[in-house]
Order: sequence, then structure tokens, then C-alpha cells
Amino acid sequence: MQKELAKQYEPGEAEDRLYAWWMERGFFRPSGDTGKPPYTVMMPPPNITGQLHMGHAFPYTMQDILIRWRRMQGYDTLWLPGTDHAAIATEAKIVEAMAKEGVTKETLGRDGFLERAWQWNETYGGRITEQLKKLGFSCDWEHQRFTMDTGCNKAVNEVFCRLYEKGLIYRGERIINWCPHCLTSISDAEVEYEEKSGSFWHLRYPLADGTGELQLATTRPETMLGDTAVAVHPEDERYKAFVGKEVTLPLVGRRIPVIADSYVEMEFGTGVVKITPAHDPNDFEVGLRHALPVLNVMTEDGKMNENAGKYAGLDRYACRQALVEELEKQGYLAKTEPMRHNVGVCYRCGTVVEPRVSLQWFVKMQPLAAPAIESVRKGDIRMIPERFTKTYYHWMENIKDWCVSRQLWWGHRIPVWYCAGCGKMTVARETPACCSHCGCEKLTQDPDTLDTWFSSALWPFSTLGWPEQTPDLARYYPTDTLVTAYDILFFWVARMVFSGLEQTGQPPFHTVLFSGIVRDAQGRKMSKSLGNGIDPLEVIAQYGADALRFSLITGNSPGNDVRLSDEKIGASRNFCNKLWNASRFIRMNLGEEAVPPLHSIPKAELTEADGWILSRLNGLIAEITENLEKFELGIALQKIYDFLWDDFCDWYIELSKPRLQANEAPARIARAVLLHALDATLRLLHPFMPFITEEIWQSLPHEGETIMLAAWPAYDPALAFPEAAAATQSLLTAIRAIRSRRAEMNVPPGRKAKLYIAAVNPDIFLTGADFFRRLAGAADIETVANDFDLPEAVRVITADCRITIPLGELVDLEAEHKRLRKELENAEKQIASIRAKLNNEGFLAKAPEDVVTAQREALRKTEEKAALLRESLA
RNA sequence: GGGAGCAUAGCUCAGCUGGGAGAGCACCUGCCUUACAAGCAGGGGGUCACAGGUUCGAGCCCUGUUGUUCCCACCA
Repeated sequence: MQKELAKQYEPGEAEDRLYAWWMERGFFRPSGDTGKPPYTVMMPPPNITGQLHMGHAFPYTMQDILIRWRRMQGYDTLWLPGTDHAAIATEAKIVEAMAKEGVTKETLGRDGFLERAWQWNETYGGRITEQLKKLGFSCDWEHQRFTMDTGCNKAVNEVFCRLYEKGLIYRGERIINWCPHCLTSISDAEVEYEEKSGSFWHLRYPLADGTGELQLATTRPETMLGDTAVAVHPEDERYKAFVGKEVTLPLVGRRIPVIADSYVEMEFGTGVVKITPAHDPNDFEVGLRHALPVLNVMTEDGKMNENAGKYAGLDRYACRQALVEELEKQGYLAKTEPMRHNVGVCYRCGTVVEPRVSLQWFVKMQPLAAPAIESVRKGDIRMIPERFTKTYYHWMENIKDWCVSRQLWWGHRIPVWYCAGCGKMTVARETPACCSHCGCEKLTQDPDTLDTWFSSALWPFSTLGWPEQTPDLARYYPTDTLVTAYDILFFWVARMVFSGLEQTGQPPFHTVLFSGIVRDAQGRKMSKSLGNGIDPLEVIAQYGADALRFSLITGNSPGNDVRLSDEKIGASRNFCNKLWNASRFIRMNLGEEAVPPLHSIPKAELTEADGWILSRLNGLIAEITENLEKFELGIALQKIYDFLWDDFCDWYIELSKPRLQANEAPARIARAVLLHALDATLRLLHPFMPFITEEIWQSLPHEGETIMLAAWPAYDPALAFPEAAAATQSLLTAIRAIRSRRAEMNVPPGRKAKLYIAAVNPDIFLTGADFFRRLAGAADIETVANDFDLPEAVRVITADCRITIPLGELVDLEAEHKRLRKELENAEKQIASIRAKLNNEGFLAKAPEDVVTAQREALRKTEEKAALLRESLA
């Protein structure tokens, strides 16, 4: 499969071709090799309503990196993909689409609606999975699941029944959050709060006996129609006399009691609160304590109902306005203050949520939360970064029962049947033939469905076949790393933890790795309404998936948001280009004959430059592996970038050129080293940038079918060459210093000059003569024992050499002298500072050994340099 | 009201268990050196928010202050 590399890398063409080939060859499948440990990641299932966006691209890329890395390490990897039916979001979209055709849920009927919903899933569920492939994700599509497929449904029913049997799920009339637009209950987690400006209306409620009035303040006057009491604090001296009396509800005329309850804050407002148990969660609690009637005054869609008398049929906000006008007209409005307050809105549609009393199913949370807290506390589940455990504890410790029933059709239908005969309910895993209590057949299934997160909570094990004891479940559960953005910690992560523990007795994963949120160049959250989203598919089309992946990962640390900009993506594309061109250069220079493998080359034939790059590479391998183990993906990628660009391209390739042109034995060695280093770098880079690395790897001599399954590089003690590395470092330092000098003096590149080098170890520089010629504008090299006393010469001094460069008329002796003085001053300052440290007994006694030796070494080098400088100035 | 994060070069951000202040972009200078001008070489630029403390040594640990972002709670 070897071929020349094109002048330009064309990601669009290569990516689709390679992905299709990977799929066809089955490289994404788990190896199933039981001799190797398994490594499992569950992909957070994207909604079938959605288009691929950066919110997927970011954490999924992190998952792909982990999976590809572990696969190369030989693990039996399973990355399981799938989609989420997204009950409320999908149903809303379908209803919306239906409305355009003039069809409603009612006209279609439940069956007709579900048919449409499944069609939707067919179309759009497929769309998003196709989009995932564009990013190169190496998930096992043969394990693909859907939260509403038969298996997941079975798991959902099983869990529901088990919880019911243990008394952990119950049905009850409670106040819940109701979305008047989606026409369903939603959980506490699904309510978002927005600060909005409103008014604080102070109302007069006259005492029924005509002896006075109570003033109270409210932000929601329309709910007064449902007031069933007025409350004051029991210790509030102002109102003690009122407790036990009755007030007359203005406009309505109903008489309601004045009660005392410590829920009332004396300092807030007037210290008097109207109590509307049907429309406020706190009032509901107060109502329970005082056995108050619950008077619902609204319909499901946020209008006033028949209990609202003449306001019936009005929208809640129209009613508010009408009421305020009427109250004012009749003198019940004492005053109106502007007020900013938080309003709960539906997280899906943004409609202001209406607290509402209704009959719903709830999961009892306390008994489930306790072990979930414990497993994190014990360290069975680790969160990265660790700070998220705090958020997690706080949520879990204050959790209320979870309202899981939804008045939706698209979702897992609640497995409960009600008997028309005896009135009791039958809770069953499969549709029962008859009532489990009276045996009659007049059963009706609960019309409601379950919260979409109820099924997502089971994802780590329902997808592996649970409740059956399947081989997959045995092999791949518990899973290893869960990667997701921190914004669904409560919705999903927390619920997977308690569900996994409760149902399987094991934590569903041992590590949670959080990604941040992707923001735009101004730091704003990407959103549809702002229209500031960068479409990953567009970026891929323009720059390639690897450039996008690089942009998302490099320099990022876990849990931190990433700001994406065109500049950043451009820089990533440049890196792809750099890698491509370096590879192209090497490919071009491989020659006719086979390149010998590095290990077949006697150590003695390797040059110092070879030893240097191999040592660097070796160190890099060790570091990258360690970084990945610590989930430091951003640091790892940054290091590979630096190595490839700075060490490998800017230095090693340049240093290799003279040998390559020699086209003899030295060229063969150089090729072997170049190829070895490039191959290893490609492997290190592959998890991050799968496409371009595969494309290049295939064009080079290689063993094995794909880089995807090539072995992850390992630190090789046989490839450490400390002396060669140090020698080359000296050389590079000298070259840099000469270049710097020439640039400062504006020496034209064409102006070559002979270098006179005085050094303790002149061999390093002699063998590097070619390098000085190519890289440092040298005409020739001569090593000398002592300094030349040349007029019109420049001196370049490093820690281990002194170079004299006669540059004739270009040299300003005065300036030269000044510069050397300055350098000497700096060196002396450094020496003084290091000496101070080394004379400090505290430092010597307490600093670690290697820090002290490093300081001694630095002192020695600086002193040598200073000595050389002094000599030159003398 | 409670909690968390952030504050490092003009911009965006790395900086792991305390010992060298860094990268990309932008900027300045010189280069089309046959892998790459999406490039090469060189360069300028930072009291690491502020004030204390711990330590031989603090961007990093502790306390406080200021600014900023987010999460949770939801007092009508």
C-alpha cells in the first residue's frame, strides 16, 4: 500500500476513504482477546433530534483518544455508541412538524403518533450517527444501541418493577413542575431559573369581621384565586392578634383563615403571605401542615379554569393583568414595586413552569442516594477533575424524590395497569393478561411514559444485555471511563451511579472524566438562538477532522471550557500541514533499497544527532504515556506538537540532510532513524489525529495492516544516549548563538565566514562542521586550542565553547566589547544568585538531592562561560 | 443565601507532587535555504489580580481582599 504522498494533504478525500476501510475491516470491534484486559467506554447517546455540534465533538473526541490509545496498548476495547430517544425534545419536534400539516396528537391518536415518531427516529437517528463518523470515532457500530430498543425497554421495565417491589417507586399526588407548553410534568433538574423583572404587588385582604385588614405582597396575583389561607410567622408580634381570624379574599369574596407558620419570613415583604397550595411548592407544604384545601385554578395549558370564576378561560398572564386592574379599581391594591426575581422555565422550551398538583410516579431517592454518595467517597468512582465530587455530593445529599412520569407518548410506557374491576394496579414486566388482584381482564395501562433520563440512567448495563447475564455484560461491565461534559452531571452521571449500584451492585464505571463546554471566540456558550455556533461539519469540510480534534484537545485540561476560534483551527491545520510535509520529505528520501530496522543498526554507527533525537523520543514516549494515564490529554498533545515541530522538524531533519545527500552508508542510517522516529511519532499522535496519521503510515514501510492496531510505543532503555544527547545539545546551543549574533548584526545570509572554535571537547564541533555550514552561515571550521586574536571579529560564547567569527567591516568593535561586558555582567549576576542558594544551609539541608546537583551544574556552566567571557575581554 | 472555577505576555490559554515563567496567535527584523511562505531564522513583550502568611525556596500551599464566570437553592 506504499505510495508517494501528494504535495497537499486532502483531508476530505482521505477521511471518508479511511473510515469506510476501517469499518469494512472491522478494526473498531473489540478484539475479544480474553488474554488481554477489557477497556470499556459508553458513548453518551446523542439525541435523535439533534445535529452534531461541538458539545458532542469535544467529549467524544476525548473518548476516541482513550479508546484508540488503549486499543494500541492491546486492551480488548469496547466503545459502545447509540442514540437517545429524547422523549420530550423529540415529541415537541414531531408535534411541531405535525402542526405545519394541520395534524395534532389527538387527530392522529397514540398509535398513529408513535408510528410517526419511529419514522422520525429512522430518519434523524441515522443522520446523527452518520455525522459522528465524520469525526473518525472508532466506536463499535455493531454494538450500537437505542434507548428505546427492545433490550433497553426490557431493562427499563425490569428496573421499574424491581424498584416498585422494593417500595422505591410510588405513585402519589404531589406538586410538580408542569410545562404548560409541553403539557407534561418535568423533574426538578429540568427546570432552569432565569432572572426576570416583574412587579411586587401589595394587596389588602380585609378581615372578615370588618375590624381591619392585612397587607401582603405577591409576584403572582392571579394565583390569589386559589388562595386557601393567609399566613404569618407565629412569633410576629404585629400579627399575633390576627391568627385564627378570617380574611375575605378580594374580588372573590371567599373567606379564608389566617394561620401561623414558621415558613413565613418576618422581614420579607409585609411579613404576610398568601397561601396557594395548588400553585406553589412551599404553599403546598404549608397546606399539608394545616390541612388546607387545594384549589387548582389553572388548566394544563396555563389558562384559568372554572375555579377562576369570571376569569376562566383567560391566559394566566392576561388574568394577572385583568386582576391587577380590578384590584386597583376596587382599592385593594396598596402599591406596586418593581422587582427582579427568578422564574423557573422548562429547560426544553423555555416556557415559564407552572407548579401544579397532580398524580405522578416518583422514585424515592434517599435510599438510592446514600450508596451513590458512599461509592464516590470510598473512591470506587473517581471524578476528574476532583472538584466535581463536591457538586455531586451537594446534589445527592439534598436530593428530593424524582418525578419520573411524563404526560408524553414518545417514551417507555409505564408498566402499570389499572383494573376497572377492583380498582387496584398491576405492576408487571410484561403486559399482564389479567388483574393480579381480582383476576378480571378489564385492564388499562397507565397512559404516561417515563422521563427520558430513566432509560439513559441504565445505559452502561442495559446496552450490554442486562438483565440477562450475557457474555458482554460479564466481560465489559463495569465499564471503565465515562466521559461527558460537566453540564449533565445531575441529569445523567449521578443517575447512572445510583442506578448501576442499585441494579447491578457495582458502580457503572470507575472514572468519570469531565470535559468542558465549547465556547465561541468571545467566550459565549454556543447556542442556536445566538447563532454563534461553529458547525463541526463545516470545520471538517474545510480543514479536516484531525484539525478540529486537535483544536479541541490541545492545551486543554479536564473540566475546562475551550474557546474555539478560526485562528485556533487555522493553527491546527498548519500542524497537520507540518506533519504532512515532514513525512513527505522522509518518504521522498527513503531511497530504492529497503530501510533497515533501527534495531539492526550497530550502536556505533549512530551519530550523536541520532542519539539525541532517539533519546528525546524515548523521553517523549514515557511522558506521553504517563500523561494519558493521568487523563492529561491536552498536555500530551502539546508535547507531541513541540517534539514534532521543534526537535524533529526544525533540528533533526535539518541535521539529517547532509547524510541523506551523501547517499551512502550514512544515508541508510539516517533513513532508519528518521523512519523510526516518524513511525513512533505517528503512533503517539494517532489517537489524537487518526486520519492523517493512518494516511501517512500507510505510505511508509510498515508492519501490520493499520496504525490503529500498531503497538503503542514503549520506553526503550536501549535507546537512551545521554552523552550523544548532551553533545548535540552543545552543538545546537552554539548554532543558535551564532545565528542570533548574525541576525542582531544584520549579517546577510549570503555572507559566510570561517568559524574558529576553541572548546574543551573540540570533536563535537569538528564532526558538526557540516551543520555549522548549513545552519550557521559558516564558510569553514577550524578548531583551535587557544583564542585567536583577530581584529574585526565577533565572539560567541556558550558554556563549553568560544567561537570567533571574522566578519570584517561588519564588526563594530565598540559594540562587540559592550555586548560581551553585558553578557559577563549577566553571567556574574546568575553566579551570585546560585552561590547564594548553595551557601544557604537550609537549602543544602532540605532541598532534594537532584535539585542541589542541578544548581551545582548550573553554577559550573555559568562559571565556565564567565571565564571565557573574561578571557575574551582581556 | 450556599458552593465552585477563573484572574500568568496585546489576545486565547498551558504550567502535573513547591526549585527554568512557557505555547499558539498577534507584533518587529531578515530570509522563496529543492519537506513545508499554512514556512525558516532572529527578536521585543510578564511585580504570574492585590495584601499578608508558611517555607531554604511560592505562579503553585494557607488566610483575607477585589474583580469575573458558572452551578445549586428559590423569600411569597
